[in-house]
Amino acid sequence: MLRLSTKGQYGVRAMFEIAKGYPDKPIPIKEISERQDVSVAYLEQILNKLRNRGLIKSIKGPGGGYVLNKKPANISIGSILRELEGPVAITSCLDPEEGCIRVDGCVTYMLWKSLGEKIEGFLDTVSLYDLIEGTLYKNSK
Amino acid sequence: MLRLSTKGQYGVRAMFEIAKGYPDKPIPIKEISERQDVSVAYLEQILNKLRNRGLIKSIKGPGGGYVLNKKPANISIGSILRELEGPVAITSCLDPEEGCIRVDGCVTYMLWKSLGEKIEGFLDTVSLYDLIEGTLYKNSK
DNA sequence: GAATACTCTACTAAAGTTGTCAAGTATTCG
DNA sequence: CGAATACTTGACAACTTTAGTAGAGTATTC
Ligand code: FES
Ligand code: FES
Repeated sequence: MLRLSTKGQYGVRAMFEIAKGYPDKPIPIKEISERQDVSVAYLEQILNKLRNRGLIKSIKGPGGGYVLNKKPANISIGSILRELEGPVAITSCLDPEEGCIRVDGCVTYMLWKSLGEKIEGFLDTVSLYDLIEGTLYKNSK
Repeated sequence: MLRLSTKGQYGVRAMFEIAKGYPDKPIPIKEISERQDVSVAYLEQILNKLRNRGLIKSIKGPGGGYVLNKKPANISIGSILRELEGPVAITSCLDPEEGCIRVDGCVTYMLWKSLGEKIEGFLDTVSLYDLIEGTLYKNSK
């Protein structure tokens, strides 16, 4: 249960590769593709979205590629996933675009809301920098 | 992102109704259907699974219905969802039935693993009793 | 034996996921 | 200039999952 789509997963892994080139080495899409085993065509979709949302910028021509718009420590995993897949919404009732009519009498509303907040809280504390440094292995984050 | 299926949601809400009858008042499926706005036919599928997994038992005939097999405080939301939807598996790599070949070099493995553990940890500390008492509103659980 | 209530399997329409493909634009460098 | 590199965009399709419906059957009570 609670599966994350491949788009989100690949997005994080692609951002990790781009982060390694920060701040002055643009990473071409082909290199990301090879290092992370994801097709170039699929990555194009993902990186396009991330670029339109302002997380990365692109440089065309030979020597070009993608570069982060902020430093790795300031880009959280949560922010990447939100751009690609929208906010965490355990149920449609918690989705800002959907909402719920029977929320008043519903015993589970608070349950899913709390869970969602726990998840976002976690994803927002982990950054690309943590991924590069392997912080997750070392402390209790 | 990270949507829970309706099966899981309805399952928890159905268990909540059954819990209210614990320990000696069987709740018929029709009553659950009315109180939670879920069709009888769909609930049948869900309750059947929960019965086969041993969370509830059923009593046939007039006056019959469903009864919890354990007291509400001993049934966690996590245990309900696991029976209906399998264990939390943010990515296929974390799914016991799938697994991953490139886990060794993968920077995100620990990330998804940690997130999954956080989620299960939360879901396992909240019980049907908490839902009935509204504990979620009161403390920091 | 009629009414109540659970049991089980099959099936399907809609939605979402996971990509591929093709044609185009911009930049660099010799 | 012109060739190579690299990003841009939109369409599209196979596949899987979800969210239910339907219907025929079994068990129990009174
Ligand atoms: S049904 Fe919408 S909050 Fe529970
Ligand atoms: S690809 Fe399987 S763990 Fe990252």
